[in-house]
Amino acid sequence: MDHFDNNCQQIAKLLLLISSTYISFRTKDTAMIKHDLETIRHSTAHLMAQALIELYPNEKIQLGIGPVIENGFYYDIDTELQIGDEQLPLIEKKMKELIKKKIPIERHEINRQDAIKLFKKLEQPLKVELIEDFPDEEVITYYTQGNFIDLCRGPHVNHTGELSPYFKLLNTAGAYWRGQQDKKMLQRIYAVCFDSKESLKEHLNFLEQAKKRDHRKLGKELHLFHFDPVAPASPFFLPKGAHLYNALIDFMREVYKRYNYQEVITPQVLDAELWHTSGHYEHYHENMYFTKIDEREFAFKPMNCPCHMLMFSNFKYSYRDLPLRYADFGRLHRYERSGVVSGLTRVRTFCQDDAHIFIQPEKIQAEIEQLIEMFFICYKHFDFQDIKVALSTRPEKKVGSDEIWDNAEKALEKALQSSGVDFHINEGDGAFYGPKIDIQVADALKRYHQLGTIQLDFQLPERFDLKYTNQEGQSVRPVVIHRALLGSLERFIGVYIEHVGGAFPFWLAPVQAKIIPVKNELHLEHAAKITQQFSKLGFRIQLDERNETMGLKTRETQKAKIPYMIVIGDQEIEKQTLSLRAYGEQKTSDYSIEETIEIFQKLNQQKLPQGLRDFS
RNA sequence: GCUCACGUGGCUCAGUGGUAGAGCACUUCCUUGGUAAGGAAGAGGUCACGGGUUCAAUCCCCGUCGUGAGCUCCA
Repeated sequence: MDHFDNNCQQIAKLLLLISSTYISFRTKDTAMIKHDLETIRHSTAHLMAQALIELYPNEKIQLGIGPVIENGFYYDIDTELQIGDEQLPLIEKKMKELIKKKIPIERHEINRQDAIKLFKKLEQPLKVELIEDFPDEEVITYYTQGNFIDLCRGPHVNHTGELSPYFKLLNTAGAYWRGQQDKKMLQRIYAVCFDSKESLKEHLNFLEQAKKRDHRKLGKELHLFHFDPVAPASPFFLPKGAHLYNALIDFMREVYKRYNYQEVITPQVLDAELWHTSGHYEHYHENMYFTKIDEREFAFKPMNCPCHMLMFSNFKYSYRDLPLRYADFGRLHRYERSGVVSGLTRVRTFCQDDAHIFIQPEKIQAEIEQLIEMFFICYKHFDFQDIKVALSTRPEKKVGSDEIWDNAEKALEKALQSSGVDFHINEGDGAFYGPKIDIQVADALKRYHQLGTIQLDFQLPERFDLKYTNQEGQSVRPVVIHRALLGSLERFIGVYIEHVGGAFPFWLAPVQAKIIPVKNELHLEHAAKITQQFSKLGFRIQLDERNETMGLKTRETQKAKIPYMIVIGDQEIEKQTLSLRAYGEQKTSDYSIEETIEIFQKLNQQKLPQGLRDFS
């Protein structure tokens, strides 16, 4: 211990020397300008730990790790004390007090053995565990601020007065120690931290906006879907939600026509034997629903692939038939563990815009190029402008020869390059059965969501012994490409609701326009005629014939985010016009009925992206 | 699955150890209205479910189910 004390003093002296020669530049508002945000966040994590210990001196608080994350930091701690949302303001207050005290933060170096002794003495077993994993000769650094000591690599600010008061403790949650399921669950406190009042405000505002757009909230408000405990994590689509669902399928069908896909329909419940053949029984058993009937074990399909493999193996195909593209909107069931399900984004029953492409190995690149084109056209159509592409290559555990993988990875990479898209490579992140391309899109709040995926598969063709006859008359194995563009319709609907904030474009909106007569007894008859005229043209139009005020009807139409509101009164009847007000706008415009039809028809044409309308 | 929180009329949410309240929605009546809430009356709840403690539980305790924030998982 004396060796350690000695060491400590020397470092303290040295630090004093350094800090006294350090000229700090301060502006009036920002005390922390000389440090980068990451350092500030990191030091603020320590500050939070110090605040906790000072706030609850009689509690045993064992510190885990407190790293910097996007927008802030967290700290994992182990304590009997239950830290809930009520405690967060108290901790914040304590932290701000400590900032005002300008407590010096000092760096110390120490050898591993002494570090273990020190943190044992401090009764910080989690820290001891961390140090014990360091190599023997490693020089350990720790920091002191007042009576608080924390193991840390640094760097940190010089004293707590340099820290930003623009932080907020957000919430608490459980987290496994060292991220391992078999280890103890610690309490984690999440916080955001910025270097200016404006940035913090902006971020909190962002969180509020995100909350407003939450698809679960909008889904209820706009009568799109609901959930019921009788079917956990399984959405019930109400008429308006079902419209979106079907409209997306219609959309994909139009896309498929232009890219030579053929739609198939396959069974829902299939003999367990099939899932043994496919390998799902061994590897995916935990996530499958089973049922027994006539002493035979069946499973609900969690994926369509095995069905398509059967379909392929039922015929003898020539290379001339390839690529063969089977699309399937079959309903899938996956038993997701209770803690992982959420809204529409992770559910237990869903539908993918799924397709499997059976292809000659040498044709992979061309097919991928076409897929990339199709994906980009479609994502942009839904106004996802920011698209991230990742190529995931072979993992350690894999099937198939290195030669196959080399060719496949090269084909994917070449296809991405020739398509001119930016992409990054996730080394070793591919599925064991083949490399894949994952596509993420940013929504209106710049949050990224994974939608589509393109996966090569060398495994299933093997397991199902798929063959086609090549030009030389030999029987050879095709490669299978799994691909989904929207991903699951449920998830896509969830993401898209948040992207557009529930205000769908005209072509997709469940109700495209609402007709409001000014005075029912004078105008209802005419309004009903107009409604019928538009309905007969296929527009989704609703007549509001309730005896309510215009104010109320206007308010409800706006709240329902219906693209157009059409008011009909004396003036309109006399001039044979319609008063149109677009969603989100204050002003109204008068159009003749014919002009309105033209406007609506034009808007409906946006159903298909330009790139596909002109497709030859 | 794990940790924590939550579950009160269709929706959003108050509330209390002595079996419940508001606003919106709903029904009826009045109002005949020109672009974000006209007025009145009425109906509607085993306070998620099952146990326990108590003279008495919607409230306290335990369990189950569901939901949320995370963690872990994601062929």
